[in-house]
Amino acid sequence: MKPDEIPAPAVRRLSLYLRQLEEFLQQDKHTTSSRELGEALGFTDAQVRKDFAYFGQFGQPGIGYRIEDLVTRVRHILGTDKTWNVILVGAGHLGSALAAYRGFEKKGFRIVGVFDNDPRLTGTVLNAEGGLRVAGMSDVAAVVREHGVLLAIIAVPAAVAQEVADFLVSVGIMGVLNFAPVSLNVGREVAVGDVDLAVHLEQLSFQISAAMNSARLPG
Amino acid sequence: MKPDEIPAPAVRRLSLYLRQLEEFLQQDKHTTSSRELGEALGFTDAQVRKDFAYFGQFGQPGIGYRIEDLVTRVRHILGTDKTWNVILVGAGHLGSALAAYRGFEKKGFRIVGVFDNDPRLTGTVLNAEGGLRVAGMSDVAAVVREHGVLLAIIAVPAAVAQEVADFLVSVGIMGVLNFAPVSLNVGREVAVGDVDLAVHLEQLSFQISAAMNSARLPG
DNA sequence: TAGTGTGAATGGATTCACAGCC
DNA sequence: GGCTGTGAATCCATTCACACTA
Repeated sequence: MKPDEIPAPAVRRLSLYLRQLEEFLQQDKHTTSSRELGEALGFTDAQVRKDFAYFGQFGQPGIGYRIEDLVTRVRHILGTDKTWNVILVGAGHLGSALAAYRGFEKKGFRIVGVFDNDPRLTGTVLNAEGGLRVAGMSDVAAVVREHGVLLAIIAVPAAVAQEVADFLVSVGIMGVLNFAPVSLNVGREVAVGDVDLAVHLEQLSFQISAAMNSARLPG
Repeated sequence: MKPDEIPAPAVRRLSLYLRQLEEFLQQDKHTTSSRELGEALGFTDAQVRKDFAYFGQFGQPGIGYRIEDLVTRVRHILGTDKTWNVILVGAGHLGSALAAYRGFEKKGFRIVGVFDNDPRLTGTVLNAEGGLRVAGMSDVAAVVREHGVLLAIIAVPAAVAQEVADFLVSVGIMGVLNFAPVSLNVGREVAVGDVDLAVHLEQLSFQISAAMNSARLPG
């Protein structure tokens, strides 16, 4: 099955399966079933099997799935069996936090550059171990070329996010994870993921309001 | 229409509509159409109209939508016409960044407490203006009661996230925004939103890999 | 003319149910 | 008995198309 025919929801769950399988491994589990994996994540067993079926045969009837194999294959599908070099634009509070986050590496992502145009931030060292020194935007193109960077994280104010995105695309970035609360316009060939904290809180606000209303009203 | 019958995707888009409408207002626009709003966000006009239709009549045929009215009504639907008090658990890199983020307030969320059990962090002042001093977990219950807090942000290591979530639910929290890379198990009555940075990057990784493969292969 | 609101039609995704395998 | 893989059936969401309104 061609990758662009696979339902986006299935790809999102694939990441969650991988995370859960890695946790199983840490618990010294080496085999699992669609039911067990689904239950851990809140999905049905049929959903789990169908999702894997998009990519081929993974399990053994009567037995289940061998977790090591499955992890390997899912990483390959997601493309994280190789390490991706990533740049981070914006070294404010959020950018610094992301630069310091120690969880990317083992997932296959390495931050190889942090950039900001604020002269109060350039030159700062953000991540003592990783040795990340904040550089100006003028250095972006060189770093992207040197490290073959295809992925960028945008953690700049909303007002300049589009401009930053345009620039990144112009130097060859193919995927952007955007933390600015704006909807970016980029070409069809560039992948964009959005994380808007306020949007997430609003979803919770809606759900809680709804729950409170239906509790107050006759069922 | 009852809130729990409304498609989750529609509610997610509602947040994006609101964000875009607020931007229109800043640009001194006071009227818009389903086509214009949809184009700004990458949705069809029919989608936009259908989404609003779940909640009643909003626009005027032949004219479009009056943005001020629409903003007011969408905020009411999302429940953010009132301010929500929020607590933040975990004052590490990410927690500090979230505490410092100045975007929540105008969206209707106010962080009224930051908690962490690391003695190196308790007592620290995170947000000079807001005057947020990190407290120990033992103070959570009091703050929740005092401020009528229903929403919490979890920014703690994965290993303790479930434990923290259980505790928060036990003191009355109804919604959790979880930044830890684990799937939380909570009762049906508690709303959970997840933000996993690695998961988002993996989605981009998959898309870029797919694009590169189809470019290499015969179309 | 420009644009909403909405039933009907389409298109996707999830769940069901079972044949086949360990 | 337990479990996968998968066509068929169901369910849900999006898009279409148009009656209606300003």
